[in-house]
Amino acid sequence: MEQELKQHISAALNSLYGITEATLVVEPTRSEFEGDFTFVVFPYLKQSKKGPEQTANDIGGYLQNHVAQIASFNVIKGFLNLVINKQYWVNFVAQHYTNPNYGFAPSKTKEKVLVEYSSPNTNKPLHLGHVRNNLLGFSVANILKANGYDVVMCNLVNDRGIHICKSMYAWMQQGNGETPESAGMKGDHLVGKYYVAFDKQYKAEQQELVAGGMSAEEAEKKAPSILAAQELLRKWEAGDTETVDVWKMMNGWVYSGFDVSYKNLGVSFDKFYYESNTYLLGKEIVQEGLSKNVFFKKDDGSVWVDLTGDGLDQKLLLRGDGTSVYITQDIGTAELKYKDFGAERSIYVVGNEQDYHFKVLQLICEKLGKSYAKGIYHLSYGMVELPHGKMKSREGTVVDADDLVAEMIQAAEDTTKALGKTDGLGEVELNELYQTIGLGALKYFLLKVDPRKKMLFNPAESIDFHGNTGPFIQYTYARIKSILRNAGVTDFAATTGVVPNDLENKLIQSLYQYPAVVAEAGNELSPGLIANYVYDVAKSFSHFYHECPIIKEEDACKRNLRFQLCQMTAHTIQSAFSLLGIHVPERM
RNA sequence: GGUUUUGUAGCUCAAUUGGAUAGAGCAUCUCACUACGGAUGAGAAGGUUUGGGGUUCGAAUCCCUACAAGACCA
Repeated sequence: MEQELKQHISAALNSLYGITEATLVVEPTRSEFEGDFTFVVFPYLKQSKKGPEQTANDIGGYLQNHVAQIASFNVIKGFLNLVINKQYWVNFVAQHYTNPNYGFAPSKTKEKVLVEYSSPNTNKPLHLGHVRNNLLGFSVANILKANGYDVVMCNLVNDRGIHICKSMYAWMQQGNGETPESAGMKGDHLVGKYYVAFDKQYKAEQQELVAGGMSAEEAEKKAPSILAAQELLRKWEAGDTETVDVWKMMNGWVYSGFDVSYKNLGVSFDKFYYESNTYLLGKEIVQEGLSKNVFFKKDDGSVWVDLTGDGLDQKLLLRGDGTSVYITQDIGTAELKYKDFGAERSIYVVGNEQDYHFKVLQLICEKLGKSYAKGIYHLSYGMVELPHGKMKSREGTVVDADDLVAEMIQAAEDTTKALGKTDGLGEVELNELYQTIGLGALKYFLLKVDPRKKMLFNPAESIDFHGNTGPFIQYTYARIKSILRNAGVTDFAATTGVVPNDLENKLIQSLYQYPAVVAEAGNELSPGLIANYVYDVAKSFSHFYHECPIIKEEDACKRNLRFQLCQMTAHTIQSAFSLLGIHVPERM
């Protein structure tokens, strides 16, 4: 409808004032005014040579004469509010209320997009920050799919480096052969335990050395355990069998732990990459760049790229001893991904602490003449903060992902039991329901915030189930399903001659926005837009539902319109929530 | 120190990308139904959009500046 209106407004401007303007803005009318769409005429006053009211009235008059769907218009200052024929909206609902793909773009382009997310280190379990990352990545991938893209979800596991060697060293020293089975612990938590143990010992050694007269800086470098971990890393790079075996075993524990966490969160991947497989390729590419003089070598043998011309500084690519750094691996991974999938666009869901890193990565790929360089996009999200600031493992303020999910599910169970509306559901169904609600609350809470912004999570206050929350929207869905069950009718197609009332109209307007919101969320890569939108739909429905009888409505055609609205609202909630990775319950 | 991001009600977040009287939820205080599901709805109160300048018909949004917080780079 907006497109048609724009064409006619464009014609009106041309016909009335001789204006040729390509980019018009038509927006939904704000709810406190009468009308469906609003056109702002202020920008055209100079050319129309008339006041705002007069100009708006001229255009409104023209439109009313030329566009059949326009029932009337009103003008407030420079705002032209257009009222669309009610029949148009009734037809709109009738056309779409059974359409399962309403809101989604057809898979037109076959344009491939890679979404890399999660990308954990293998030395400790997932925490709240990873949860935001995982939910964001999964949701963005779904939103892109809904916009017709061919999406590949991948996970780059940082499985090599000093961090895992720290856990390995501590386990070799103190572990006595402990395994996840013998400890009765998830593998990722067990490895995390040794990472903490390493840090504790390392700190103690440093203190001792400092007490013995060494400087803090030197102690940090010379403590026995850090030297041992570095030795392990060298052995690993050299392919030492014993070291590699421990590495494989401990990473294996971590992966089986991650699998459970991912399953609990409901996220998945099409392809895993491992840095242990890509860092060598990265080194090769750096050599290649060196031979092309894109990079340069310093006297100590280290390889650098000069980015001073791009407003950055010089950046290390390979150390003097030939070992790789973070960016070396990322260069390799980017190349490998492109070889595997040939996607021109690659989205990295990574925290905003890496902004600088990704600028550098993109510039390097450009300088190497890689075609995929311009398609590298860092979806930079803000940190999740606790009331006392950032999470710090040393201070024990890390919110563990598995614990968090379990607590949410428990809270959902407690609340559900207190309300006592689930008679007749079996144990399996109940457990599924608690999971649906608990995860719904958590996911909605984390996804409704604009990804770019940092956000605050207060464990003490926990996550609410009232108001602007996942469970409120799930509740709206469950109510609708209940109504449709109770109604017992399957055919409610006939809505001839019905004129929607204000509340119905508002709900219809809200539903009408869905395709535009999906498209915008795809452009902006922002699940938050979907979340805030679907809350608006649920609120419009609740308002409508509170005032308008549905099953009890006596006029069959009016009743049918309301059934259609129920159906379409339920579907839209279910659809929008699926983009957020949230399930909806039939009862709750 | 350099670069960069952010700053909106007591708290957590919005604001259709420069549009109308800056909106929601939580918390506080009222009110509504023997119900098609109260995990609800209606209302009150709460704002100099960090401060100060500028740009224009119009600014939370763009520019400058000060302050504050975070991140990254030595």
